Amino acid sequence: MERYSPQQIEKKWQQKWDAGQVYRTEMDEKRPKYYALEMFPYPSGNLHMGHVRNYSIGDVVARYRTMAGFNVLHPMGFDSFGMPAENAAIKHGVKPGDWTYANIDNMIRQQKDMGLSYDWDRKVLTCAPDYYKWTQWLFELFYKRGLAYKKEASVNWCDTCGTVLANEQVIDGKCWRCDSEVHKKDLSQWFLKITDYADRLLDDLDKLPGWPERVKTMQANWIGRSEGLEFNIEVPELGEKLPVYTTRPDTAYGITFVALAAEHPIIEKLVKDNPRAEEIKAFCEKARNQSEMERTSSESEKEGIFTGVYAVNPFNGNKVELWVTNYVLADYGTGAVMGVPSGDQRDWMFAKKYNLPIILTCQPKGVTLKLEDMNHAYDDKSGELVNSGEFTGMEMHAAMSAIMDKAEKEGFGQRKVNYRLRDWLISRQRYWGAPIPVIHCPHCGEVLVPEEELPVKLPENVSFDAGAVSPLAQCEEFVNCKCPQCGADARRETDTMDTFICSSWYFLRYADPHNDKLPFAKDKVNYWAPVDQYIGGIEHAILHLLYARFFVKVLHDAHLVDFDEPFKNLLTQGMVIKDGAKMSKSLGNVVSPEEIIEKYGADTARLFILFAAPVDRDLDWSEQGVEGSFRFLARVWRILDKFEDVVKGAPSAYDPETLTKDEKELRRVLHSTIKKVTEDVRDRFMFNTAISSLMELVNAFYAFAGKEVNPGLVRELASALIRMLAPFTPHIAEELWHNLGGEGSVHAQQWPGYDESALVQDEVEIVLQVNGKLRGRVTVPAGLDKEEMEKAALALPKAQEHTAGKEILKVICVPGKLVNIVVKG
RNA sequence: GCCGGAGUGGCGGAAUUGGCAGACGCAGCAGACUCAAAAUCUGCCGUUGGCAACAACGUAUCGGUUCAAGUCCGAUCUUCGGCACCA
Repeated sequence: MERYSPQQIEKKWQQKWDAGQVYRTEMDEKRPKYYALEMFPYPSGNLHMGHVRNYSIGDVVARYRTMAGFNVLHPMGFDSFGMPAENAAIKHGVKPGDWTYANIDNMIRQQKDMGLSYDWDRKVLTCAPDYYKWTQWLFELFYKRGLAYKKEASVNWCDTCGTVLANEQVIDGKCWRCDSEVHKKDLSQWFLKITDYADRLLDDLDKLPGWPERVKTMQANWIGRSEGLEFNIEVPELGEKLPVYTTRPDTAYGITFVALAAEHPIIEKLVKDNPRAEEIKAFCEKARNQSEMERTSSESEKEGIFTGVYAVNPFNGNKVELWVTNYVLADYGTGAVMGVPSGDQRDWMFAKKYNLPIILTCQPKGVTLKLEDMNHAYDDKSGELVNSGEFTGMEMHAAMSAIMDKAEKEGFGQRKVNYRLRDWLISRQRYWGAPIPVIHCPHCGEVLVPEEELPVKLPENVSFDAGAVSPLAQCEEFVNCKCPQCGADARRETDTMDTFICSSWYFLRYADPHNDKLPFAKDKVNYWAPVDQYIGGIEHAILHLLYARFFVKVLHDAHLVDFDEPFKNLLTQGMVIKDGAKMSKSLGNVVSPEEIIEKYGADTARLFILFAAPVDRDLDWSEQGVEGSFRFLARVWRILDKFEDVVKGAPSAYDPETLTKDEKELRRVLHSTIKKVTEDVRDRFMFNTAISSLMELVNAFYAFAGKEVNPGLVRELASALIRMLAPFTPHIAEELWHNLGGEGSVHAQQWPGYDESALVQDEVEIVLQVNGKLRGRVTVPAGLDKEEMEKAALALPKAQEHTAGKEILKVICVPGKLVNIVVKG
């Protein structure tokens, strides 16, 4: 053999695998299925190291499962609608589609260079008409089920992107994509009713033991369920009942004012015949114009204006002032809040600023609080009630439910659950997305495009030089159409769908990617899905992963799929960083996968990225570390080269009983390595330690270099080593497999099993401790009982030395591990 | 503020159920090979003291439980991420 030269072997095998369609997958009811999936990329044009890491992990999982006997689905596609294609069109005058498809071609080439085991026949492109046809079909399904609606709302608008955004896409008041400030705009927009599924999306997180805790916590926080009481406060002057929501009904006797959001509809009524009307209107105007950042920061100053109108606390009949404020949110709860300064810090600050009265309703048990000594609200969730009528003296939790009972019994309130989660705004005023399949008819109103007319295709000749208006809205031949119901001249909806819709169901399409009758056939989707192992970045913890769960639940309810969670197990990989920072063009610390593969080969790139850190932690890129990984592969190559003739001439079986002591030990290392690698890959996703134990095995093998070894053992070792390397470094494994006379592809081989009896050691080293401190070691026959162990340990000179003249209190024996002598004095 | 991670040599990291802290790799040092270098192979490699045997110390800090703690408990600090005027 020549020396290890990846450039010569990798291309060769990639072509053979491609030609032999090695990774084609078909349904097979006889074998257990396994669906391994990496989050599909946006076709930016080039793979970055984050992709390389993602796909390397996924490829190990898929290849390991294949070897372990599963029928594995391992597909790849592209999330290929979205802004960058349109920006390229505006900037360089290329068509978004041309730009996108060219990028996809390049990225597929790079993915093939990595030697990934995808079934390319199942490739899914969300921008292809035969895909977005079904995205539109699913929109219509949602619409028919009452889960898609258009409404006028105050929405998030990004000027730079020229479109609205979902709440999930606003990060710290800024656009998730371009980082520019987001502001509110009143527009008529399409929403999906994800709030209908809030409870199930929250509760079913418990059905996902295979998800990282932090992702589940993030989703739970985002959904933000809270339980409380909604009750009516009378406003006698207006003859109105004003509903308010609280999670602290136990403090209801401490209401000293009522606060309204500046957008609250009752304000219109309030300002009629109100001497302060102009002032109030001006205040509301000012509050509404505050940026999202200012309004939602807990630091910003709480301001308000008294309306001159009073409200009545239904619990005790107290007459309290009604204020308009800048700190009550219009779209949470009822947009009106009871003000209890003694029990809520915000209300406290507000009351102090405007000199509103404060009534104490709760204090710690056995303590008497005095308002004049307090400098903040008492908002601990424990204590006893005071000044609370019939509830005075009651423990607060008991009081909470008693007070809610009272409100329900007397009919002015009821228990209520509220969510932080809002409906999903899916309209985008952009061109490069799936058109929303709706026609607006002057007579019939909103009409769905008939199913047989789908897809509503994107027109080709549109202009992108426009300002704020969507390119689709300017395309007359797209906009003008006939009403499918009455035939009248009508206008087509020009909004496209959020690309997160396209990615909310792509993993189901892989099960049946060429279906032209349905998004997917039921038997196929139920055979392959749900995804057994999903792998991707933590940045999708809320966005994509929440939306996809929502979609699957709706599809479940529509009887299109039998399962109601899309991803059984989730693995969130860490970032690839360099010099302590995320790789970015502006920092100039980007390492190009293409260059690394060219220089060291794909196997080295994959091995390093899997070895350098546990999968869920950030990984520091190190060129020297890459060198080390390359060295390891070259080392494997050389040792197998040395033993090539031995392996080829070896019998297929041998009797382990005939091995020498050293050979037996080598066999034990081999089998314990198989056990360790199997468990690390299958159960723990600890690829770094799996690889380190393969390195140890190779080190142990090197101790026999140049020596006479049982050929059967060498053959066993070489075969298992190559098969264990196959998921990590598929090319070198395939080459070595063939060099040593292996039949067929190494990737079609069975994963090596281990022999429990080979793991048993004749002798074990046990540790001697005195008072827990390590004092010596002794090698003893395996399987000694406690007394024998104790005897062997006590006989050691070290034991004598450290216990001399001291009283032995007791001796602890851990079989096969250690003896601890406890002494006094 | 609330919620969730993380903190171990010069560096990346290991220690899976409370049982030898630092596996494996990188960097470093030394030896072999070589005219020489590279490559390769072999050995050393937490800190302090000691020629050494060895001893003391050591997993962010302080305290606790235990024969035994990186691991469990309590408090604190640092750091990363999420949510945050959600009533």
